[in-house]
Amino acid sequence: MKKKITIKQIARELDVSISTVSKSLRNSLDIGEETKLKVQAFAKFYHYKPNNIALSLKNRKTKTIGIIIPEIVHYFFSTVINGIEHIAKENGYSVVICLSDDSFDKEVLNMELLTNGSIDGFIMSLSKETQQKKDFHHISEAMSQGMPVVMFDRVTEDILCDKVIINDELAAYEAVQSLIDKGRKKIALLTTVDYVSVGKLRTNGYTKALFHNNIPFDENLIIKIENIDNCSVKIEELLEDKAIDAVFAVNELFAVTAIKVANKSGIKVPEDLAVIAFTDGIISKYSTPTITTISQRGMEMGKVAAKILIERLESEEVELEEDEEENYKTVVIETRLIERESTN
Amino acid sequence: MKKKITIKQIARELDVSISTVSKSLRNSLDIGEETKLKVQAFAKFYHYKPNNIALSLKNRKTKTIGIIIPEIVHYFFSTVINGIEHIAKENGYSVVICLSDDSFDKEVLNMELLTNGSIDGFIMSLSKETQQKKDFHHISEAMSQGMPVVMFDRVTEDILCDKVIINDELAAYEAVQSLIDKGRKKIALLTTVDYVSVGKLRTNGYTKALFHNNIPFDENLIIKIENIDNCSVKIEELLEDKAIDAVFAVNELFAVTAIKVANKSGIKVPEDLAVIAFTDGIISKYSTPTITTISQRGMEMGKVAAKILIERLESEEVELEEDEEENYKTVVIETRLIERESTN
DNA sequence: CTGAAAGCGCTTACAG
DNA sequence: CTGAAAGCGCTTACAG
Repeated sequence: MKKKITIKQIARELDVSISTVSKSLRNSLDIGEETKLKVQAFAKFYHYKPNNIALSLKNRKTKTIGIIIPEIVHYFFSTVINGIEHIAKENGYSVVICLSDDSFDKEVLNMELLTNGSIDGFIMSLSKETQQKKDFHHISEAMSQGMPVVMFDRVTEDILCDKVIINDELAAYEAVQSLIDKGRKKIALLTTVDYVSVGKLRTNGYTKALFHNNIPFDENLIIKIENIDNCSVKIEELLEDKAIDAVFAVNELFAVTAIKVANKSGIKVPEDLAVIAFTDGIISKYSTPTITTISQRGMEMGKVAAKILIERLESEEVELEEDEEENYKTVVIETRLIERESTN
Repeated sequence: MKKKITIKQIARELDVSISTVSKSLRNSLDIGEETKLKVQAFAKFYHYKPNNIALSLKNRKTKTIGIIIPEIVHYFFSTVINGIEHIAKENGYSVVICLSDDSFDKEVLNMELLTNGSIDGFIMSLSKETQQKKDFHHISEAMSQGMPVVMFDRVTEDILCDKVIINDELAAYEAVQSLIDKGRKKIALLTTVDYVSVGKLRTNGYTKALFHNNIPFDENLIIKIENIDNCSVKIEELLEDKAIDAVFAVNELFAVTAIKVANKSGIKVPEDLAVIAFTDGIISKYSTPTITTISQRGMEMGKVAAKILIERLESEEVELEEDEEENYKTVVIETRLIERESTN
């Protein structure tokens, strides 16, 4: 187990100074050609690679992006990570990932952990608990220490920073409108509890679409699901109302559950019941029938978030102390309605 | 944007030496109680946190685990990451994730990138291309530089290191046996191309199960799928043979596709056709009918892999140069057959 | 009880 | 053209 070779060792072996080695390896102009070649050959032979940690210390930047998300076993989030990772790598950045498990405490812990110099900036999506508590001190604290933060999807207005989102309300509106356009009259809503920002927004979109189409709003058509496990009972009860001819679900899990419940109850999808869902995940593609979805374009969100963060990191070097108005931006990713079998 | 405070600054402010500050913060015994309290209070007030990069340099370890996997938008892999992340965090480690996109070159690049001192050890699953090329020099090179490597799932015998796997062959055998036990006679196999190690092993298990049950092996019942996109045609052709009464798929995507094709062709699952698949992913749970699967227990694999790596990292400090026999271990995770609707 | 010094692995002004 | 020195932020023997 030969440990990694260092500049120091090369210097000793070759009987030159450390500076000379360093400069030779960086191909500095002021080192003699001969020396340079000698050093480079030696370094190559011993597979010398500069120690990244030392470089980070020296440069005061790590070329690493910290990602904090609620969970990773989740199609949307892994899609976002995928996007981030690819843009990061393209620009010479690495990504370290921390999971909050939708817990406020873990989110705080993770942020504190990474704000110790390990990363140059954050890309994050808030945990449910954080959204519920509305406590964002950990984020403003990180930012006040000069850590840029880019939030995506589950964001908050209480923090001024770059954000990448979709227009949840509008997309929901359009989805519901598309159901109405297809002649559906009584549209149920399967949504999350209110404190989940995106759930709330999607609910708003639903409500507005009904309103603008003069469809009476009926609270009994709305189910707010706290956790997925015991939701089928509630959905079953809901679907006992046979006049319901469409369901709008804020995520595909709710949608596929609804379809399964419908199947069991002898309700045909899409004939008797149209189903449309948020999140273009893998389930929608393989469900029977396949599910019409609003694509959140996680990959794209990740890419944009990474680009914004990296741009900020690279430009920071220039502006330095010039902390005038910060001009944060919020990028809204266009969603797409992907028509499949569950609507017609 | 006040930058992070350092020990040096604290020392200057408090008019003590850097060493005194450092020791006070680490609560060293040989600092006077008064000084200690003063320093600690000051540090707390300014949210002092030691710079992790500096610590890494000093300690020559980063407390970071590098993960290299083929892709992240994949239920199994994200499950493994989940397991790794949780054990890592428990032990004070972070994880950085690199994606090989199933490309050999990217895998090599990523390994080289991380072997520059950024991490203490690897947990990885081989890319398809690497398995095809059988070129593992990047791995042995990393190891020769003292980087412990733990491989999981897609491993190779050509590298001696710790491994976490399931018994793919046995699990496949048992799955096929379970089909036979249920009276299925003509069992088709949907598998990957041979160079994917796990695909190969599962194919072996299938073959053996047939053999031990005196069922004639029929090459025409086997489809080797290179990529998922155009496989339904092939599956459709296969299922024209109505005598086929069961399908064993090496992953759930193949299985769900088979079910969809069967549906279209008027073949009933499970009545006419039983379907069983490897990988207990999310699709199997929500497919109609739900799919009987062999659970690969990714979370567990990740946890075990992380434990092995961390154990090795922490013990290395002790043994040091004592490079006798390395005693690597291969842990075999028990799989589970999860019976659902697609078999009966 | 406190501090100067060396060192982790590197870079880069500055002398010479 | 080459090298000594300072420094990134920290720790830790070693003096005193």
